[in-house]
Amino acid sequence: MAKSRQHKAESRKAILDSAARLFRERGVEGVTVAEVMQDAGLTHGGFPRHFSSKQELVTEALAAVFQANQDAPILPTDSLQVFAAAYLRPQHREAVGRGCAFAALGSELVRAPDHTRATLTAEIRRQIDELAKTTSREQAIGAWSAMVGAMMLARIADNEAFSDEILNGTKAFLGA
Amino acid sequence: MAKSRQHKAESRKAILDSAARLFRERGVEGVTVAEVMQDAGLTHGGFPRHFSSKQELVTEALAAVFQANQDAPILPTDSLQVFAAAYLRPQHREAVGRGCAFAALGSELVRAPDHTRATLTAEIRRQIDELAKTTSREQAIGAWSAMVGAMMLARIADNEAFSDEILNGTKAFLGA
DNA sequence: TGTACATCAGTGAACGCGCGTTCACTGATGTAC
DNA sequence: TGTACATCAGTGAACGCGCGTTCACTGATGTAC
Repeated sequence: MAKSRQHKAESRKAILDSAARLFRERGVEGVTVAEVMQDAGLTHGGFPRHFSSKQELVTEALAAVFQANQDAPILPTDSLQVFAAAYLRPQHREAVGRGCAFAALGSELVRAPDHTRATLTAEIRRQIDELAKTTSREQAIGAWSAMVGAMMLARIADNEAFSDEILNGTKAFLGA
Repeated sequence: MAKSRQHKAESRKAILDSAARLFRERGVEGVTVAEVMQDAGLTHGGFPRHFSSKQELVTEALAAVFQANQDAPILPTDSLQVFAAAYLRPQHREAVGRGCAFAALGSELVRAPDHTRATLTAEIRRQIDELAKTTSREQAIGAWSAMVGAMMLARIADNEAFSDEILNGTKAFLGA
C-alpha cells in the first residue's frame, strides 16, 4: 500500500484541506479525526504519519487557510466598502466551509492553546493592516469586527429574511 | 437525602446559573454535566430530575440568561454610544462567564438544534429592537454586530495591548 | 392529630458508546554497493 | 544495471479513557384517612 514521498505531501495537503473545510462547517469538536481522514481519501490509522495530534491538525489547517488567503486573497481589498460588500454576501453565509475562519470558529478559538492563538492573532493583525491601507485604523478595526459579528449572527438566525436583514443592515451601516 | 419541592426549584436555579457561567467560560463541549452539577453543589446522578438531556440544559440556561437580561438589563441602553462604551469595556472581556452569550458562544450556536436557535433568534431580534429605539435600525444592527465581533476578536488576541486596541478602535469607530 | 403509605430529590455506582491514539503489519519506494 | 536491504506511507484492529445517561437505592417530604 505504500506510496512515494511525493505522494505523502499530496496526502498532507488533502488532509489539511478536508480539515479546514470540515472544522469550519461543524466545529473542531464536531468532526472526528477519522472523518477528516476519510474525507481526504485515507483511513484514520495513517493520521500520526502526518500530525502528532488533532490539536496540531487544527493549528496547521488554520495556518494553511491564512497562508492561502494571503497568497491569493478571495475577497477584493480595493477599499473597505468593496471588501465589506463581498464579505457580507449571502453566498459567504452559505459557504461556511470555505469562508472566514473567525466567523465560523471564533468563539471556540478563544480557548485554543497558546501556539494556535499566536497564529490567530497574527492573522487578525494582518487582516486589519490590510484593510487599514485604504482607510483609518479605527475604521478598519471597527468595520471588520462588524463583518465578523454580522456573519456569525446571520448564521445563527433561523429565518432567511431576518438573516438577510442583518447582512444588509451591516452593509448599509458600513456604507458598502 | 431528599429535599422539599421548594428546594428543588432552588437546585434548578443553581444548576442553570452554573451552566450559564461555565458554558460561556469554556464552551458547551468543554464542560461536563458532572462539572455543572458539582458547581451547583450536587452530584451528577440527580441531573435527570431536572433536565432530560445536556442539550436541554444548554437551551434552558441560555433562555434564563436572556430572560434575566430582559428583566434587569446589565448594560445601560440610554443611547447606542452609551451601550457600546459599556459593552466594549475590558471588564466585559475578562468576565466571559457573565458576559454576552453571543460573543462567548456565537460560533458554536450556529450549529445548535432548531429549538435553541429559535430562542437565540428571538434574543438577537430583541437586542436589535432595543438598540433601534434610540437610533436607526441599520445603525443598531451594524453597531451591535461590531460589538459582538470585536469582543470575540479581542478575546482571541494573545496580548493585551492589541486586544485593547481592538476594543478601543471599535469604540471610537462607533463614536462611543 | 396521628399513622401508614406514596412520592420523589438526590446519591453513587455502573453502563455503553464514541473518539483520539497506538500498534503490528504490508508492500511499494528508495538506497547502498 | 542488478540485487539485497532499509524505510516508511498507509491499513485495519485494538486500546483506553471520558462523558452522557441510566438505575437501584435512601430517606425526608407530602398525602390520605
